[in-house]
Amino acid sequence: MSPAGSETLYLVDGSGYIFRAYYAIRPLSNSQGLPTNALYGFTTMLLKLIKQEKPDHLAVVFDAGRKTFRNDVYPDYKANRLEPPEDLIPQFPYFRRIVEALNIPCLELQNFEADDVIATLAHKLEKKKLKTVIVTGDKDLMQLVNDQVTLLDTMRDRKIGRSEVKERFGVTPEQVPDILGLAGDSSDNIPGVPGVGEKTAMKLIQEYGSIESLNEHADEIKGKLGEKIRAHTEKAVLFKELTTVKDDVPVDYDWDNFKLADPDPEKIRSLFTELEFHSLMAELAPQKALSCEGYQLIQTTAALQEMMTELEQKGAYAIDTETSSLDALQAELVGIACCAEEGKAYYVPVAHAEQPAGLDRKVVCEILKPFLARTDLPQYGQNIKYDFHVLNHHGLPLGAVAFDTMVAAYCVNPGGSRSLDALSMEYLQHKTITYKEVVGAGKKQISFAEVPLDQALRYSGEDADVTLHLVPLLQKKLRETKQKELFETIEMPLVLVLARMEQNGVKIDTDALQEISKEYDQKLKKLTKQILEEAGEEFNIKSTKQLGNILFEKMKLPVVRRTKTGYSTDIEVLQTLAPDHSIAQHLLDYRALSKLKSTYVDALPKLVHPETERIHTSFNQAIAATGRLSSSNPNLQNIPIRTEEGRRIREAFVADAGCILLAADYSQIELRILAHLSEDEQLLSDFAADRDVHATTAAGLFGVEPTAVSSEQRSVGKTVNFSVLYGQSPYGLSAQLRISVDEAARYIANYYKTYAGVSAYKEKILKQAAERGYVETLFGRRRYFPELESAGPGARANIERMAFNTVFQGTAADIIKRAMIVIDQQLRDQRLESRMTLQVHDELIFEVPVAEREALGALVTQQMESAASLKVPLCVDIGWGQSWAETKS
DNA sequence: GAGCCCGCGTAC
DNA sequence: GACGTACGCGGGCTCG
Repeated sequence: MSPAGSETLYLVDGSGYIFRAYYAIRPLSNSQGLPTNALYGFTTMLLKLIKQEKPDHLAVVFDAGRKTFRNDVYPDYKANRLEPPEDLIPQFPYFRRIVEALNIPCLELQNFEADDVIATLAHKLEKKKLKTVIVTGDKDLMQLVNDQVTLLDTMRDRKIGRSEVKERFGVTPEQVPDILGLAGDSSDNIPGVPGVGEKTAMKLIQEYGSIESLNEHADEIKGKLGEKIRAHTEKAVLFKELTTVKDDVPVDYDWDNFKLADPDPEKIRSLFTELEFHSLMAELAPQKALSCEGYQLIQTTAALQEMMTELEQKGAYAIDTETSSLDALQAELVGIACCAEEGKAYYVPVAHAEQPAGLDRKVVCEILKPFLARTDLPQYGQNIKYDFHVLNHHGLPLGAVAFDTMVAAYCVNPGGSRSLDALSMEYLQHKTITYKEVVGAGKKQISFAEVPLDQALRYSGEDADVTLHLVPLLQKKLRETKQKELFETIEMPLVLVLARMEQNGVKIDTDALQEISKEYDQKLKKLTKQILEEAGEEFNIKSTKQLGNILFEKMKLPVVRRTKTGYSTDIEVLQTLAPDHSIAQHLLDYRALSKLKSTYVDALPKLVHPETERIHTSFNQAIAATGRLSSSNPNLQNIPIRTEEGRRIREAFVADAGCILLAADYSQIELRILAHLSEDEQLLSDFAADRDVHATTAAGLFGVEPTAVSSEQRSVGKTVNFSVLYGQSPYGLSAQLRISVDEAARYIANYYKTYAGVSAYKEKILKQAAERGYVETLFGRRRYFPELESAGPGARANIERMAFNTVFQGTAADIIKRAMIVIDQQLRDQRLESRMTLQVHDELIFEVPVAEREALGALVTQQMESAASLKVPLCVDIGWGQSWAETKS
């Protein structure tokens, strides 16, 4: 037995809802640039309906396609309908998914409108004495109203029954099509009878009852009105037919199916995560708390043994270390968490303040060492390179690093976030305990060793647990996004290659840097004095704000350019001012020296590792959106080279005793990739013949013979070549070359004329980017640009530059990564003592024992050149030296 | 005082 | 403002 109220079906006119939602909600979009306002409005409207009306049975009906049987009868039917607004179109595919995620039945029928489906269902239910509430704002449907069927206009919060129809049209619901047929319905492009509006139609139908009967009595009507009616008798009947909804279309229904159920949490999560409907998600699909009840604190060696047995049985485990420092190579191991079964994490304290009496640190390491070194038990981690370093440093090498969730998430989408917290939210809908919550912040912050063991277990166990949960989900996502191969053949193998490079480190001549520092100090003092004298007052030269005031207000120098917040005082501005104002030249000199001093000369010695006496950078594998690596603490990928002073800093990067440095860099790798991908004939043949490409470009630009290109012209050719890879505009190029915008535009046009293949290729890439929402490198790495679709012209050009450039930057990154993996493997296989130490995007640096010099030169060149087989050769230049500077001479 | 943004400048 | 990808310095602002 069902309660009386449950015998009502609410039928929502979905298409009507969509448009009302679109216009009711201001423009919104998610971070990917997908407009979401109509989706948000649609969802909240549905939820509000459910909350307020508490329907027991509910379904949403959509129109299917644009053409229906009515168009066969009357081609102009709804022909006045405009294309939907541009920012509504990309939202269409999601409405159905929302309805499905809410677990509401969704109906549509090809060739029929939603109205017909609604009418048919209402009609069928009527016969079963069941009630229908039609949720719509459309007056057409008023014709369906009867004792069992009412309309609900949620926007105006109005219920419409017989009396309301009478009020509106002065007729019975059944006569509504007669009114609409006569008066017309502009929204459906039905003209009606000319000269007859709603008022007249009401009068006529009240008098004659229907269009048919009106036609029979048409002769009785006088004047113009009578003429018009007589002239349009047939049309009026047709229009009535068009506005009459069909209540006998072939639609099945299953009453029980309409019973309102709870939303599907999985679908809600994945959909609302994508749409970024966070508050709605919290409401509909509350977080799944990962329970820490099954976590176990290891306090005895016996328990430790049991843990290992358990991990072994499960065959793979996630691992997470807790330490005293963010610096992996200096961090002290405090504890280790492992997890091989979801919900069942272990925490092994290693060096806690309240270290369990039964668990001696040394013994723990002895027991764990052979276990962690096993090559048959895959190990998972979040940024596992860090754990690898920490454990290695404590004599605990990891033997089977198999999956890094951070690296996997980076492959899935280099634009997304990759912190464990974020991944946990995204994939598990679980908010993790934050590190801060455990150790505190600011002055109150404690070392992890001070954290009480129960809290350490909860925090660290959770990280291992979350990591384990993530692995299969990320594996699935890698497959779905076709990144599995990239992940398995490039990114995962690279993790430990980078770890070894970091561990190798580079040797620095700190004495030399100290000398330079002293020298710069002197020079800076002198320059400071001069500048302050010229300024006529004391101020902080390093403050752009104060400097701007001095230069442009006190000294009244011409303002060249402004920044968002004030006067620009950058190099270009100062160079512009330098010829006429000595202070500008002094500032240029000051800037150059203080930059070198603060960023390199003084900073580098501070980062020398106390034990190894070398500098160990961090190579970040999951930062750059193009697939490049980045380097930090310190950044060794931006050590100066272009100026003479800068080169002195490279002199301080030296080889260890008995060794020599090898620098191997790809020659023009991005241009060669451009040649390969675009298959531009000119570029292909230039590289095939090993011609100087910048010179040939210059020859094309200036219309001279390649042999007659001057060095200035070649330099312009080089700049233009780079500008093409970066998608530079004539404005940018003109600024860089200090030429007019017109001239720059001519260069660019000239370039694309000469290299027609490049031009065509660029178009192809941008078209693909727009269609697919992403670009791909030669090895399938993706970068998404979903906002390309909806961007305005300015933003669009910006995104297009990123998209185009990503193909080359990313492919070059893929190639050098492949080379690194193979070279690292060979160095180890061949038991060579040479060490790979640095990567600078297109360059690899090795520290080579003198005895291995010949072998290594050949090995590195060979492997780098064969890391990809392109339609043009890959060429590597190598240089040797006692210092990094020397390798370039 | 910590944390963040800005302007700037270094690399490829 | 106008060139893609990074990192990091010093100044200076906000917030507690």
